[in-house]
Amino acid sequence: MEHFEKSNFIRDIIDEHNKTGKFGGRVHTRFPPEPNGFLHIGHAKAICLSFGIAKDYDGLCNLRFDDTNPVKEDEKFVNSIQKDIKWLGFDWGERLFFASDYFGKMYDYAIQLIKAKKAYVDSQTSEEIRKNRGTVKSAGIESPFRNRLVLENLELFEKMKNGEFAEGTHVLRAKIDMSSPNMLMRDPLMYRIKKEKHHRTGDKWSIYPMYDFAHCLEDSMEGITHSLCSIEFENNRPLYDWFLDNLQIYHSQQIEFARLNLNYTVMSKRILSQLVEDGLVSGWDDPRLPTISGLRRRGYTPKSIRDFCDAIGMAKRESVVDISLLEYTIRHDLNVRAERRMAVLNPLKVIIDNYPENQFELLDAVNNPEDESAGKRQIPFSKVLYIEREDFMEDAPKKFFRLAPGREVRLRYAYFIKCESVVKDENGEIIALHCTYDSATKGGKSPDGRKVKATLHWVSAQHAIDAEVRLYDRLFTVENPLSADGDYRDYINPNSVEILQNCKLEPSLQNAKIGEFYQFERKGYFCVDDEKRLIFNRTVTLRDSWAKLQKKGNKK
RNA sequence: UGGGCCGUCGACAAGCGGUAAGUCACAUGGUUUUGGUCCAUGCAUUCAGGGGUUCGAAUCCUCUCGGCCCAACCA
Repeated sequence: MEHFEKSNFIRDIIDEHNKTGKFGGRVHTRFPPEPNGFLHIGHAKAICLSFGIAKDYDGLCNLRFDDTNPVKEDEKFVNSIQKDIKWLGFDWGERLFFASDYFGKMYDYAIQLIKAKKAYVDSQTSEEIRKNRGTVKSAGIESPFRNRLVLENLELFEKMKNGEFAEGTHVLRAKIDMSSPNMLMRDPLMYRIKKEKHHRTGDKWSIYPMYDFAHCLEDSMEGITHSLCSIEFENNRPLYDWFLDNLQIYHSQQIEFARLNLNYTVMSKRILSQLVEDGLVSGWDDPRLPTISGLRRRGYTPKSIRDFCDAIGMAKRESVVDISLLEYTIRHDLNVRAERRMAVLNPLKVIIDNYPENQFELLDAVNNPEDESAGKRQIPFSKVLYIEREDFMEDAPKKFFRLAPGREVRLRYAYFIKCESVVKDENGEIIALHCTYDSATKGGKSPDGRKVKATLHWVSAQHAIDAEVRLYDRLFTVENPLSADGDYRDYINPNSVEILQNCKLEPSLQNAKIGEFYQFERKGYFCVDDEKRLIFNRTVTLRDSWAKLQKKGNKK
């Protein structure tokens, strides 16, 4: 997957620039999150893009916090964001920046525009400003304050800075064109008064720059060549260019790409935080969420997410990526790296009638068939075992290959066993199976060459350890919960997490460490959750052609 | 007075005037002590639709249709 040719319109543009020498062959990108929430996999796309391009072109990528709105921002987010980017495998070196570090220079640039008669202090109310902006189909009306004298503007702006005015009484606006068909060009706001404590600058500022004014300056001051952002900023580009052109300073090029959408989940920060706040999920790192921290807890690896971002490509058209692609990349990564273990999630007792009481033996098991260097381990076998409940059927259909009365199967790395009888309780519930084993089939080989159709995982009852296993599934029952009828909450998958308390694991799992991942053979990939007790989170199931067959049968 | 962007297989996505890559999904075989992995094969005579230019069009022109974004003192 890592060998395919990356080709997309952004790389085309950069190649062209390198050819014409527009930026002197330099490539310098940036990732500019606002520290107001947790990163999600949509951000991972942007991170892989900007850091990836810098890497591939021998360039640099800055991490810059776009912290221009103290009301929404918080230091805890600047920490989690850095952690997540590092975890994803990217490095910004010494180039950690904050928009707030540029507030002084931005203020000077604003004064420069005022002096050039290209900015003015507007003293309309916010309602007036909104009303006079017009609509998408009709022109706006110029503010009565639009032609204030430079000196007056300078004086008012300074007073705004000094905190002499109440919030909402004045703003600084660029003087562009109130009748522009692009709403953003109708004298956009550059500064607003906010008497709010900033997480980095404290009480120093009473005014804060707006995104459009701030962002292009940040890029310019850092010498960014290609400023990559998502498509909804396309309308902002003329304004981005306007500020830089009118200030006559270094001009980065903004290029927009389509943001990531994934089916069966939501990417909106608003909805995500609603889910968290309403307690519909356990927190920002709930393993069902598409946040980086959620995916990490779920057991997704950085490589699988990077591979995913490579696989989805890069374009401008709006699209919805199938979650199965993400599942593919994590399986693909873990298949090679995860050691195999046997774990019985829903135990059913099996008694081997002809196996000696009080005896056990250790059997060799391969740790990873995809990686010989992972070596082998030994697993205890004894008279009483557990197998998976769903691996036995009393009335088995033809296509069911597993255990059934009178049928023989292989216990992985152990013996062939044959089901002799079924034990039920007073409710008719199956509580145990009596089987016999063939001692000649030790290790799972049959010297007489007879075949069995299934190999089951199992665990020795007296040696097994207990653990909780959490089975996660997609968070929503429909592809796009936000566009479905009614409230998106109605579509939360009631089975998005299933907690199993009574799982029986092979003893080697006793010392599994937080964050480790394993393949539970025939069940899926699991990782050790960050808890005091031993808890395994299911990252993803294995592909399951039997389940697929069953589903098909049910539909008919 | 509206403007900007975008329509290529079920889902992504290459393609840049020379005759539709690749990946996921799906299907069918093979290998297999995981119904896993892996391997093989199949899966767009056609690029939203019409018209035009051309020896030749997904690529150029034109019209039509459809989707998304913009009227926060958010980013």
